[in-house]
Amino acid sequence: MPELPEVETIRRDLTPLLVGRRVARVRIHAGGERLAVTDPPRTLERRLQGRGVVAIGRQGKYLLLRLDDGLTWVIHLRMTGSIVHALADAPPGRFERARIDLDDGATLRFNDLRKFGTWHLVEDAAEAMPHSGPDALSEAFTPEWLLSRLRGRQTSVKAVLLDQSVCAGVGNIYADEACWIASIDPRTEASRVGLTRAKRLHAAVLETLRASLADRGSSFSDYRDGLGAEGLHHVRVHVFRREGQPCERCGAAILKARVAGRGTHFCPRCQRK
DNA sequence: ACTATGCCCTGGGTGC
DNA sequence: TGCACCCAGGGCATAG
Repeated sequence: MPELPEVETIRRDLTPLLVGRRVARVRIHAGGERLAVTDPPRTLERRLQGRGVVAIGRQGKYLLLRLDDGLTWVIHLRMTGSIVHALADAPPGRFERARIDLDDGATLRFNDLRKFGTWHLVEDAAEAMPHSGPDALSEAFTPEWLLSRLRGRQTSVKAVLLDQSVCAGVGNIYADEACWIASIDPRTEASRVGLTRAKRLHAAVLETLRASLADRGSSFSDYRDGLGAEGLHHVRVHVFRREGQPCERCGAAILKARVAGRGTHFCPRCQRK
């Protein structure tokens, strides 16, 4: 599940390998057609051919490839996608859905077991991510902003954290981790969180994202960085997929429940409502 | 306007 | 061993 730290790691890996390079050819394989959102696959391949990559940006979980014709190639990996830089003769993986040949002879392989990943080619990146709010690591994501989005909501704190219009880039792993760091029960009704706890939750979101980024992300299943390697952070999480194991803070067994439609992990003793 | 649910997709795990 | 079933979940559409 590539979330903010994973997508940012990929962005940093690919930037020196891609910026200044040109796309020689793109092939979307049979079975991978759903990737192409803004155009039919053959059209998208043709529109990308010959384009130079000027910069790589990121907004939440979206990767933004700025092209030399002013367009942006917006890539979302969803749950099982990866983009791996590889030699031209490297054999395709079982789940390779598309291949990008670069003008220096290297390639990018787009792998995606579940085929949920998307490519948009747009004038303005916002067209491809109309519901995205401030990136969780941007200056626009403040305790006051978070409080304003918690206030008056009848839903859970977990649901608010997963809302990409609130803090873009946070997904299921880091929502659970942030709640544990802040000692807040993820089932807590959002409107019950005041300024004190909103500040704590805000700091916890930054803390978990930065810690994972320092470890090049978490590889619970399919995540790979821009060179095909796993992240290191999944062994350092506090609660995610640790049900039944003792809480590092109080020793109680970590519980798993369904919150906001997602598997949610928390300590029933020291995370308070 | 807000909230909840189902859909997309496929491999891996579980239970019989 | 084999098979049916369920689960994982980001973002969106739809229903209530």
